[in-house]
Amino acid sequence: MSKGRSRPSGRTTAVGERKTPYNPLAVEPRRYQEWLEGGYFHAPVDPTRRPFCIMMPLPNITGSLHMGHALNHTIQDLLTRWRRMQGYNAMWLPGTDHASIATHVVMERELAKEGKTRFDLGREKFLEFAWQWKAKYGDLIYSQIRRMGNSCDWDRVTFTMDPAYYDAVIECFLRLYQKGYIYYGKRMINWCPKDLTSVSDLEVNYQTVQSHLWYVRYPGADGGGGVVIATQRPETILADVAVAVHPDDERYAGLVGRQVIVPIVHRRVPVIADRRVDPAFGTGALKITPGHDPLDHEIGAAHGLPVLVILDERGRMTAETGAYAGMDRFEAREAVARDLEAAGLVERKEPYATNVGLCDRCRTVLEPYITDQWFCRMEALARPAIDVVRQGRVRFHPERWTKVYLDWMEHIHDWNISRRLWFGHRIPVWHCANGHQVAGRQAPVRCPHCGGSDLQQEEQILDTWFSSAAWPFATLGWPKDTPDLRYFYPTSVLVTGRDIIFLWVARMIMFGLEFVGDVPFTDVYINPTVLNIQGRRMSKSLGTGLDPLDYVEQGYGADALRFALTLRCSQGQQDLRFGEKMLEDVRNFNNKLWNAARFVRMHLGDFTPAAGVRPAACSLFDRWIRSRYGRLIGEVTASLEAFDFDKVARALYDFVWSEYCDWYVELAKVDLYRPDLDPVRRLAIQHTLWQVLEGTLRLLHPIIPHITEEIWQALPHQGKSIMIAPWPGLGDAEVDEAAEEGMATITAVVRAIRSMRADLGMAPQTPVAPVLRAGDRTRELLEAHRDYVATLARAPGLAFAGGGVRPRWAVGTVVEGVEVSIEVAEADRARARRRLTAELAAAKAELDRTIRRLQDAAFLSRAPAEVVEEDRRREAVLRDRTHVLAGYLAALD
RNA sequence: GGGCGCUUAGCUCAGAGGAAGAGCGCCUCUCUGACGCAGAGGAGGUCGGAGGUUCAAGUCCUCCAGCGCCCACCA
Repeated sequence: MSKGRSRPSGRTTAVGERKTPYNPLAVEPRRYQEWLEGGYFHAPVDPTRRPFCIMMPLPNITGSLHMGHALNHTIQDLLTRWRRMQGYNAMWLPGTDHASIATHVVMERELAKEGKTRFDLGREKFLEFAWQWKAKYGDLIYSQIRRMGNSCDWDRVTFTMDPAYYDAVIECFLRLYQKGYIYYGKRMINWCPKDLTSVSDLEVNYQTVQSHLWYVRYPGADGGGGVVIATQRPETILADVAVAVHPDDERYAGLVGRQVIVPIVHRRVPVIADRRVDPAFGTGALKITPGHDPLDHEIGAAHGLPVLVILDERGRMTAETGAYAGMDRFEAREAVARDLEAAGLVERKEPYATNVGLCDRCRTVLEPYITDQWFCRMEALARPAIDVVRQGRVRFHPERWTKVYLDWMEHIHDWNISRRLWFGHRIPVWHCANGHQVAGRQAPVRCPHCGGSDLQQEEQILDTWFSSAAWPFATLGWPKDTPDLRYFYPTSVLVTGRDIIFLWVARMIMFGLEFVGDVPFTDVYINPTVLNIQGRRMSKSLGTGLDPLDYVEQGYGADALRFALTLRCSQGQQDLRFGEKMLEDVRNFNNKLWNAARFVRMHLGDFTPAAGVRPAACSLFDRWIRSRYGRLIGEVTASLEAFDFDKVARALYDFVWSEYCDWYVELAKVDLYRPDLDPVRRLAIQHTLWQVLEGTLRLLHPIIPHITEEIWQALPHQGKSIMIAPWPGLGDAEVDEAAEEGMATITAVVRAIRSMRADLGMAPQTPVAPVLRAGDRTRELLEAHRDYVATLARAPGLAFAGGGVRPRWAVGTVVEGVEVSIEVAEADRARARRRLTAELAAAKAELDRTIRRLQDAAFLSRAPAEVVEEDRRREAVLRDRTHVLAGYLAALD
């Protein structure tokens, strides 16, 4: 709560309403329920209308949603609601992801509390548990999405393990299998010894850790000194099959082709030459362990070396490692190092910073490990997916992500798609006893290759990203040729985070092109990452995670959270720092809007828009605010089209607060509180107040849907809900340059009077008697609007100077060609002098700068004529101002 | 080792070649009949540093520094 002084309680307004701030909690759930009941979220196929479609990036069912989801969903809802109002048949499809490994990790954490693992339950029981989990967290997620006001099509909600979706995923696999893109075999992959599965290269998190480099001597088999190698992983020495050096390394030229002895196991292994060895690293000699290192694996294969394995799937030393059998890999590392030292084979040990790969999900150090794996060839899939982005058929926003995408796609590796997990889409392949594989929807009776009838389905499931790659079309009924698919595909925009451009965006583009023959979406908007106010990543485990719903229920409401996030969602920054202060700002805005609307309603009486408005009855101010509103429509619409969401929010914020409320409403009061107000004038004011507010609500609605609906329903309006009201168009209000110019003069004069009065130490309500002097046309304008200027400036004695009559002492200034002055009492002469002196100094400095420029021949000859002209005008204005200020100052003495 | 982003008022951020902006915070005033979650008026930036291009540079170019992100098999 702010520390503002508390005001007397129980005050009521003229219409008897209690003066309490807008309370979103009383409005939002009720409005959402009405929208649901109105069926506005559902978008059935309708060939007479243009479709607009967004597929929600499916949240994992691992828990509740975080601030990143709140932002991501807000942007999608913003786009959906905007396009719906524009007349598109807008469909936003919600759903959730079974997220195999992520869900496994959280479920197993739960099981671990009872001292159990998934293996204690067994596949079947574990899957039951998974479905219960899904029911619980799926519902939680959907209720959070609803509470934020999101207008998703709930009739189409999809889960990646729904039967139809499951079948579509299997169909994708089978088609790729048919084309020969899928291959199977023993491969070295990233293995998580805790989760007991492979993970793809993209799911490895590299972290720098302090480690050691051991320099270990491998004695020559011939009794010679042999060679010294450097290693961080002494335990893998037991699986060494060679030592490699660079072929051009003269230090070892004599050794290549001879043998050295692997310490501890006393195995004789060859010294080989290979260009992949970096002679500058360590000693230039590399021990080769094909069973436990990717580079060694490659080198070993090239030289036909055997593969030895000394670690099991849990990262423990195997039974064949003698004294080390059963030790954990880290324990074994120390033990082996100790034994090497005892044997006098460690030449030295130095500290070394190295990158270790951690499991993205459980942070366990990953192990390069050889197991039976399924891979998907990517080259043929990637080629068209590169082309469509190059051709602009898929566009990234901000544009810089295009290069990130292309760089990765151009160097794409084959994709390890199998996971040794249970919750997911089981690979539809059967292995026969003779080692053949048969892919299909059902278990084959016998093996087509050998006729064998002993067939077992593959145990592994597909990578969760394999199933989500089909999201844009599997949700629409594919592989069937459905009306939904024909109508909504390709979808319009994908809104997502940069962390899954490779994992998900790239794969959707590849799958879409491969299976449907067209891009899955035409635009990709990469939203910023939400960080906390210190600029740190939000993370539950670090205790820095923020629950968006906490803030909502604390009283800020969903609209405030949506507006706060939108206001800071710019394309310039890749992160968005979120703090509670931002919610206060926007909550205050909502309250301002609410109260402005209350003012309008108070004065609308029995006004109906049908009465129309006569242009002749419109004041300068009516024309001005309509002109500003007209510009606003253009700006907001253009910014939405350009994905500049912060600009959308800011334009609306500034318009409502700084123009509509601060000026138009205040000016309208001058007339509305006039006892003898002409009914025709009243109608014009009512019409303007209503028209601009009603239209602005429509522009605001995509960002803050609940409050705009609440207000809109209380105003004269057409239609059942603001969410299906038309989007304001450029024809709704005309820009009026003359009105804007006139208004600029009036606001400048009002501000000048307020400023001078404040500088003279007069309270805002103290009446003053300013004297204005201006050229004929401006004077005419000001005289015509003197009541308004006088009221806003609290200057009942406003006068116009005819000749050179000036009070004895006065403070004055010139704004917009108008000389404004206020008489000064003797006691205030010092204050007046201070103000005039400061303003004069500033004006003089600026005048000098301008004169200097105008004396610069290069400037005069090279700058565009209008720039020079502008400077000449400025010079004249400044000369006038300094002259006037100096006059007032001199008179004070 | 490459690539990308950021560095503007105490804080969070707009601005992308022609006179430094917003919100919050701070200081003065104000119990005005929409709103104190408010109104009025202020103070406060040599726009990270150094060069350069230009008549003119937060704004374009080069280099440097700090912070952050991504990619890469260096034992």
